[in-house]
Amino acid sequence: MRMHTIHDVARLARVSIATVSAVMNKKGGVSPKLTERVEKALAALDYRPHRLARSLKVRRTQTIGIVIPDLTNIFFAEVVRGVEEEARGLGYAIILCDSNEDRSQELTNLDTLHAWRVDGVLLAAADIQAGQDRLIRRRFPMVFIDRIAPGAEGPAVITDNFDGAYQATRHLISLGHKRIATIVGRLEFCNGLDRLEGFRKALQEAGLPVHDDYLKRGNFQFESGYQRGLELLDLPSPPTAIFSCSNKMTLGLMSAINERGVQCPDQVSVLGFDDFDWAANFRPRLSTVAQPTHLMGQEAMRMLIEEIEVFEKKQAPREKRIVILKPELRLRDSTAAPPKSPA
Amino acid sequence: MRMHTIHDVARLARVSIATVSAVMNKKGGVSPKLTERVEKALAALDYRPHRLARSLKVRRTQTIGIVIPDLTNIFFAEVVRGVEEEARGLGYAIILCDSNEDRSQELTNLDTLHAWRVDGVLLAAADIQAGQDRLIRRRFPMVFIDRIAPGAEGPAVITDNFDGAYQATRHLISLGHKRIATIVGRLEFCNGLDRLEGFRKALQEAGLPVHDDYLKRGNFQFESGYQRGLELLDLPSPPTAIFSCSNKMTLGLMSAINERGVQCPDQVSVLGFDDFDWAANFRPRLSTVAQPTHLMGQEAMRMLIEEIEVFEKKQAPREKRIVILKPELRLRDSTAAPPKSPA
DNA sequence: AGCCTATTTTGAAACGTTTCGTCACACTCT
DNA sequence: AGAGTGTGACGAAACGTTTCAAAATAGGCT
Repeated sequence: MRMHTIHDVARLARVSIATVSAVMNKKGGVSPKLTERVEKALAALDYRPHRLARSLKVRRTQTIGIVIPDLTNIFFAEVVRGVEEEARGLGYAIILCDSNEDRSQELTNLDTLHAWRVDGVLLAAADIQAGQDRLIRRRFPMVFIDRIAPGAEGPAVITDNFDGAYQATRHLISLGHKRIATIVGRLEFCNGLDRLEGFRKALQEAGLPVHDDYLKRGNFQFESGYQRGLELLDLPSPPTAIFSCSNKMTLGLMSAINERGVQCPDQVSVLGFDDFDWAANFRPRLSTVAQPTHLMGQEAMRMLIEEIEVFEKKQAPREKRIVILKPELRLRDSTAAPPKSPA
Repeated sequence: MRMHTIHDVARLARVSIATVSAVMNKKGGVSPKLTERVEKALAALDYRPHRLARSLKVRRTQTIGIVIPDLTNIFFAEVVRGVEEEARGLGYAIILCDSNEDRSQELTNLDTLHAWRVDGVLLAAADIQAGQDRLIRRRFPMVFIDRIAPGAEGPAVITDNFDGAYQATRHLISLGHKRIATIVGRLEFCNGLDRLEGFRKALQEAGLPVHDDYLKRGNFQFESGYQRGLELLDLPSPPTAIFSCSNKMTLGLMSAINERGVQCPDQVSVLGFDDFDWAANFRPRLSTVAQPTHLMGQEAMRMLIEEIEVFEKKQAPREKRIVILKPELRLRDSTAAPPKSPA
């Protein structure tokens, strides 16, 4: 059961392989007579060109790689959806890798992608330094998604994390909360840091202190939300509102709240970064800062295509290489005015 | 900035490319002296072999494709995780495609995968017939995941859907429910059909009638869970328990329940197929039938490897080509005894 | 020393495409 | 009739590997 090659087609159509190639790629300059013969042969053999061979020759795979830290995080899944959709339209295939929030797996993935000579890669970094180094040294077209190192200048598409956190916190303040806590994410990334800064800014503007006990450091994962949440609730003077910086931490926090039997939003308001299906359909329906995930994927893909073209033509890189998307505050039932008497 | 090839390495080490190839692939039969020279050169150039070229020659890509109907469904995301993990261990890369529950996209994806000459594919079908035809005709190593056509014999790994539904329904019955409804999924798949059959069996054994009004047909998606849920709740004599056949439909159902202001589990119990993070952390904490997603991915990958080997050696296919995984009932707060007085 | 064998090393031919330069052919024009 | 000019078809050389058969070297024996 050998697979058919272009030679088989050529033989059947009684032409040269060059001719077959020409009609397949619609190069023109082939007489109608031969064109028809070739097309018949193509169909008769149900011939599919061998992309490996083609790519080897043309030095282009029409494939991009994307590596994300956690496929089971709906945020990234939605981003990937956006990427896929855009890629399909542009005729690109995508290879998806999950780095599992692990530096060495991320590196391995990047190497694999490189070995396959993908045309470019989209990276939501698990370890900011690693990817940066690896790709920049190899001069690979790439764009960062969601997470970049603070102050990094590389091509990237991210959310306006500062603004999202700022809006969220202001809303909490406007509800009358004075004791507002936050569980922040990994601060080595801009999304962790900017969210903290937005939170701080809002508090300062309102003349509210940023109490050390109310500033808990997590790592974006469920467990840290749960633990830090417990700590917060067990404080002698617990906060009346908590701003959680990622969907998984929010979930952990809710779990802690349930466990301690405190009522949300009656005793404590919760506002989380990242929106998701489930957030809107359980009690309490969660208030969130929604990131435009789908759009982020699309924008990133478009940007990567540009990067690839710049790279191939060896042009100078463009100017504006970072796009910042606006998040949206979605208010539901987990935020309310603070309880009258101190809890 | 050209990339280095094996020729560059050979030149630098003053050996032939055959020798370089031999040391890279640890073929043996290369003197220590040359081995060292080659290794130095390899390192000096930071050389990475070109997998396209290699694969073209050896007729093996060490890559498998996986196409799933919906990446944003946590169920599939978890399965993919399992696949990835197993694949990594076995030295396989994976290309992930999302068919978006769409027949033509599924076909396109399958074609792309074929064009890349992946060694095999894992398919969670959006359209059972399409994938079946395409792959079987092309004689491609493949294993189905989660969804197969009823009565299909191809290699596959699935959950024991009948048993899961049976256990779930029996539990509802044991709580004292008499008016039990179900929202089923797409019946052209075994997982849709078997769940219905399990439900039926449990009811029949208990001598309970299967009322037509209580048997709603959905399509696994959110919207159908929501609509059918509304219909159920608006019945003159609504059910006191509902068995929902997929996570997204369960979510839709909960949304309908919230909208109608009925209390769960006080007025209506809910038990859903598929478990997920969120299910355990909102109120009411959902009772579910959990599928072993991770394991499913791992098993599928292992099975595919076997299929690939069988295929390459042109052996006769093995006997037992379908593995059935046991689901697990996870009882939480959304199931309780029926209300005393008819709602 | 000469011959035979065992071990390293290498040249060259694939793998299945694309593409470039050349060739053959049919026209048109002087 | 012969030269010039397109146009359509093709042969062959890549792309970067692996691999096989053949060449080169080293070693052991009479």
